[in-house]
Amino acid sequence: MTKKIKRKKKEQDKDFFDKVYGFVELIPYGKVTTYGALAEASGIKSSARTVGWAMNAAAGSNLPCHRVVNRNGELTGKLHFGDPNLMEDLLRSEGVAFTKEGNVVMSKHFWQPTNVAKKKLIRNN
DNA sequence: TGGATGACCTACA
DNA sequence: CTGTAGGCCATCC
Repeated sequence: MTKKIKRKKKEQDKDFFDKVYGFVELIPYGKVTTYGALAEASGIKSSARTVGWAMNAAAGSNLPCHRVVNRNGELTGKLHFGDPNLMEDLLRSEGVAFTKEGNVVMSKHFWQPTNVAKKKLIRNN
């Protein structure tokens, strides 16, 4: 994220990026969330992709981007951290459990930004 | 204005 | 499990 284009919309004065960043900052220590959850929390549940975009823009920021994984618990964005092992390393240092495949154990560390009851629950494990 | 890209998700074969 | 296909939305060119 370098420059934000000027928006004429009053409500959209802030990009939804800011919302995503806000939620990312709220992710507790040792917890992780998913792009889809952040997307829904930001109001674009249908597009988890754009959340990934926000993360890409937030790369190098103070935001704990390493706590954001995909629905499967895979560290799909590890390659964007400079070092492929950095993301996993950070999570491990926070006490996050990993599977032998190198994925986060969502059932233990999944954190949901929204308290809204979801019909879709984690089917993992 | 429209195509291309992306740290995604779901469904299906 | 891998590959293909569609969709979703923001951004860049």
